[in-house]
Amino acid sequence: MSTTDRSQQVPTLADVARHAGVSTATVSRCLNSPDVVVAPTRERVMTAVRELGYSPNFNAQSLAAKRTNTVGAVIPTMENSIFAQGLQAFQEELQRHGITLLVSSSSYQEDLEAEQIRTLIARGADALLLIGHHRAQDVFDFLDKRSVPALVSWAFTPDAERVCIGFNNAEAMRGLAQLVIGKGHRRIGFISADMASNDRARERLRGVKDAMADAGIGPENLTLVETSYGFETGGDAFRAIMSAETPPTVVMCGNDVLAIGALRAAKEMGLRTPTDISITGFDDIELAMLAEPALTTVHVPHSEMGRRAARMLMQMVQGDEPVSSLELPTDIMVRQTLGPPRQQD
Amino acid sequence: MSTTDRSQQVPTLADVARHAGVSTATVSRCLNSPDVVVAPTRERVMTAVRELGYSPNFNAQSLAAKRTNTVGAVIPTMENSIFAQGLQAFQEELQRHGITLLVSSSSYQEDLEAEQIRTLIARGADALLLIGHHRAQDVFDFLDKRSVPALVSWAFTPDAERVCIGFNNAEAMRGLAQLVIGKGHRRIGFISADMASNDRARERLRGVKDAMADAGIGPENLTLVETSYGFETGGDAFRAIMSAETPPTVVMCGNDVLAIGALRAAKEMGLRTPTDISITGFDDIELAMLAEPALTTVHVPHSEMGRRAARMLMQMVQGDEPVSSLELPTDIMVRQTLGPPRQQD
DNA sequence: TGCGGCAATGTAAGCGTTTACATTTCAGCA
DNA sequence: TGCTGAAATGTAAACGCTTACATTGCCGCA
Repeated sequence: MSTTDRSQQVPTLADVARHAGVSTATVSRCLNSPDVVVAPTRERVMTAVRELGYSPNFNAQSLAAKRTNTVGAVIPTMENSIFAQGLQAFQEELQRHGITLLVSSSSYQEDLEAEQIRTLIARGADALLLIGHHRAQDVFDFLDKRSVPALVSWAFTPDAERVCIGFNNAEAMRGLAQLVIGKGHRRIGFISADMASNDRARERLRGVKDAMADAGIGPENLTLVETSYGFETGGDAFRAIMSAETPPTVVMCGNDVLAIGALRAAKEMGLRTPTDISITGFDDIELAMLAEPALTTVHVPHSEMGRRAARMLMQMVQGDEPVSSLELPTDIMVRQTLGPPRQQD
Repeated sequence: MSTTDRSQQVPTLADVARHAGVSTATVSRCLNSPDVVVAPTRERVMTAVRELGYSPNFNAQSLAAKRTNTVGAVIPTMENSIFAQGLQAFQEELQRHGITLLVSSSSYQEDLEAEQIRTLIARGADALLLIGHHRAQDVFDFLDKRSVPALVSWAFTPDAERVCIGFNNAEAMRGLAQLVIGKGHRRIGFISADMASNDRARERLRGVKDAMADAGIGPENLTLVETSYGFETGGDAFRAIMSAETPPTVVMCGNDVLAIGALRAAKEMGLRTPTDISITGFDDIELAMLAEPALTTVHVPHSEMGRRAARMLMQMVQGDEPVSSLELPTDIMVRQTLGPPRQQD
């Protein structure tokens, strides 16, 4: 370490400038647009940077440049591998471009989400990644007023007002339901996650209903249970559905966690899957493949979605050209929990 | 949706001051130490704040006040529910105190981690949450030089230089190994995660070795395979271990993911667990209980750890009194994958 | 030789806060 | 009534950067 009492101080741009015998502007330029500075100067500056162990102060940078190189994400929960995986890819892609990610989780609570969005904006997030469409209008108004680009993810809806990225939850589930119906099932149980503030859950249910309608199966053949997220709750819901006088021959679930819970409950009830009862999921979490029997479900490209979302958001911040929504394909993973109904009705 | 219009300016402190007919200093005081401003003035100011929808610019605040109300965390990966769950609790606790969390993940790469630590510091993190002890010395030096408090988590080592929170990985695994040995096992296989830059993995292995030594079992009875994190790799490692001429009667794994992989491989090989082979894990991820048979493993209090870590870190930032390391207890979850060895040697 | 023009660098004005320090006000007291 | 000093508020200097604009120096061409 060099001289004087400032040895404990964090070096600033001015220190580097002094050290290299140039102005602060030149140092700044070396760091931000190196090509505009002639080579010898640049080298002198970079040496000084190295010698002092300088690294720029982000807050000052953001304040001066009026952009923060920060994007925020509000996700329902980190505990859930569904979001974690996508978020990981999202973060990696951002990082590759020198952008940091601010994360908060709303625990699936709408008002908490609104609050966190505001916090993120106050912190200067250049843009926001949001999960799903459902959100109070004034939150969107706020974003517009501040002209902060926001990308709705994990959901693609063809006619959405907001630019979004994801898959068509309704269509994906509809595809699976068609397969289910194709196997001969006519009485269908459906375990859904809470739908109140969750448009993805609503859409998935709609997919099933659509498929049933297409096949001419009346809505009275659908047994619906709505429950909160979890293995336990999925199991409970399954038991509730199966306790009916004429239980369905298949139980479709709004997500894999519920489905695994159902699968487990089935086993405990002595029902063989898929001989006695068919069960399906949605998301294709790692566990789906590992379950026994392996779960038939809808595969969602989480990492791909995270990566793409990052790129779209960066484009939106750039603001050069309008960014349009992107639909990602889903696949039906045919595994072992879906079979024909036990006996013919 | 990328309108960069200036008509929608974000209100600043000065705007509020003008609106309320006071100086910026008074507004600032109203917001930060209300008691020093006389009531009528304060009310006038607060009204103005509300009317304009003012919220302070975080970057300016940090720059001026030299503190950011931000802490950073660098975790190996978000995809892994082990960290996700702890991180969730960590974030919730911080949020409760008005502190935001900056997350990045290093993908288990040491140099990437170092880089991210630097970035977080540049962003002005008041403190850092780190996972595990292993880290290049110059990273710690850097932190010290900047006098940024850092808390090592997910690992408690009695004589550690750094303040840390977590459990004693070696002791926990040793306890499990004692149980294993108590069942009569003498030939032990161990599947470890990469140990090069992972002190937790190294400690866990040490726990097994210690227990063996205590029981007078020579190290030649330990078959060790080191592999990267994943179900697949766990399965492969298991196959490798079991292909030996005299395979072990139990395979202990450094974490649950490896263990589940092993369990699956065992099934594929036609080995019954625990009749033909015993398998154990570490972490007690949700999947451990769901596996079939349910995995015997070490339970770690993730959420508790996250919450406590947040509190400790805030104390460290405060700097009033020295903070001392905290050891959290672990439990052995006795489930169904551990039994006595198949037959006597 | 002189001059236009361009490339390289410097100067200094912000960015939106916080906070020492200065100023004003006013109650209390001799 | 005039002082004193504490309480309330104002003034303005940081904080560490970016960037518009000014300056300098140099090359090439007529």
